[in-house]
Amino acid sequence: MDKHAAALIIEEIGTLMELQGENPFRARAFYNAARALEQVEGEFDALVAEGKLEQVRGFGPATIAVARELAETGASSVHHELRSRTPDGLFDLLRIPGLGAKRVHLLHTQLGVESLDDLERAAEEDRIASLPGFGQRTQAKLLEGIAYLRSQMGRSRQPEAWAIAAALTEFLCARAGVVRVEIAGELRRRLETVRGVDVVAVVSEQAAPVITAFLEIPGARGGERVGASGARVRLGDGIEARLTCVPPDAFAAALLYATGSDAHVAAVVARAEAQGYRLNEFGLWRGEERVPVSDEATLYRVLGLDYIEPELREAGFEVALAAEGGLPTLVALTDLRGCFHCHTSYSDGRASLTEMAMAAKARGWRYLGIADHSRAAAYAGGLSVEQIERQHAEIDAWNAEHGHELWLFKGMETDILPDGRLDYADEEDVLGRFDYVVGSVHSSFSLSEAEMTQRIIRAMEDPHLTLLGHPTGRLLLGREGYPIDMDAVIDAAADAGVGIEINANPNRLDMDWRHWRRAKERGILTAINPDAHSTQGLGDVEYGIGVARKGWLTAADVINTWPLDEVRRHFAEGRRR
DNA sequence: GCCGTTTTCGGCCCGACTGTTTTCAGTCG
Repeated sequence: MDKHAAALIIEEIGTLMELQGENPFRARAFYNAARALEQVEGEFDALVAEGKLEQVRGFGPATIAVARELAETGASSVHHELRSRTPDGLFDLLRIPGLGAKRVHLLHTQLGVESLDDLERAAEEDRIASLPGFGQRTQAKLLEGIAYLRSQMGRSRQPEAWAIAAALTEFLCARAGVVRVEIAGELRRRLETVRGVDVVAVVSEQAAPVITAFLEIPGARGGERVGASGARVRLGDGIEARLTCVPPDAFAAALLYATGSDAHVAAVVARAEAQGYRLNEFGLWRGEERVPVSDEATLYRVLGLDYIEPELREAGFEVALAAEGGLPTLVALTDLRGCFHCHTSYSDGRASLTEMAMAAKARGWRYLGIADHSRAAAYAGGLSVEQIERQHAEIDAWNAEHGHELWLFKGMETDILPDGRLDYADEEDVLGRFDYVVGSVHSSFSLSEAEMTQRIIRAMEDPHLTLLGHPTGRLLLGREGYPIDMDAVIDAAADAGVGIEINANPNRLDMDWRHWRRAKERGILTAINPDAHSTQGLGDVEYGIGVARKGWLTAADVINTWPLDEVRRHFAEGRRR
């Protein structure tokens, strides 16, 4: 069994225990074991077979028994038994802000609530407010949370969607007659969350056998045909996958249509008409004759347009700009030379400073900014002044020995306190010891929009602040960001010369791409920051690249594409601000 | 359930906030 899959099951045992109202510390033991498993080196089956788990901190007799059963049979009877007496709907309830396992358990046992629908009914019938620990305000907030979850239903975050897309591509490429498979739709446009995965397959002969195979892909359910050449199924956690099969000469038009957006396609169709062509999802036509276009780039070129990257295909006005050669050269993953927001085991990161540095070097990066939590973030092991000094000594030692290969910057993710001061700000010259400072909000989310905006603007007045971290605090599919006047924040950042990060964690993708064109016009710089808590987490920069590209950003707009010397100069100038 | 001992039970990341309470449980980051 795959280590990650095993860890997920062990973790779910913990969640199920909590939902069943068991001792929360017992549940935590399973969470700890799952986390320990993710960190330990080696293949899962070998770890179990060689008895190596016995030495792993966090594993004891009960968790080892589960691991052994998973390795031998691929399933866990403990997990199965808990799962069978826990309604699936309770997992959805956990996603509502303000509801944890205790309260879900109470709602379940006291009111028989087993799903979002049940909860909504109970709240509307005013049955929740009278439960111990609940009240009118909580009841109203739950209804808000349900409405938000409903609005996000059927959507998936990028990692899950890309995993499905990769598996689908591999599966389809192996079918006879399939010559090419491309991901399309919202995923190709790199939207922060997507409603399903769209795939276009070029088939050399009959589409029917490919569609039949698609409908019978392992794990598929609820499959149905769409017209003569398409089908949809549900895969994984219920994410919808849609397939369109086309002959080679229809590929370019079909991919354009399947990629969208509707507004973009409409603008391209209008452009085609203006140029004396007719465009539909089966091809490009002049009169009754098909115009041969082998791929999208050719299709755009025939219409007198520069190639329009999928990320730019949203509102439709990009088509007019493409006609004038007015599109930017978008930043790409290969442009990155480092990043400025990652955590180490000094605070809540899983990897040591050295491990993070080596991982950055292995990615071919030239520098890495370490930004652990500040003291106010006590839950995350925020650093005391003594720990900062120790970390800085370690960074100096690394740079002395390895700085010519990978330079480490001394950074900090400093809490923006409720009144807008930066953590450590009233202590003599603590913030001045860093090369740069990322300021983030981690507490007091329920301020009003005016207060929150003021809080952040005040933080930007502190000359130590280099970058604003995840500016809305949103968690995709989980929690809306706190209310904030982003236009005012952008203006204040521009005035203060503070950059705004693109937090590349796929749960955040914050600041949102929709704000970046305006921010760029105001001259605001960004850094694509993975907010990594592990060595693998550094790879999340890929999702941030998607945001930057959707925001029309070029490499020049993104500080972590700059050469080391330029970054140093930029930080030094910030210091003198 | 696991850990770590002042070695066999008591504590478990920790402080703030919120909405309940009328002194605190639950949630969150």
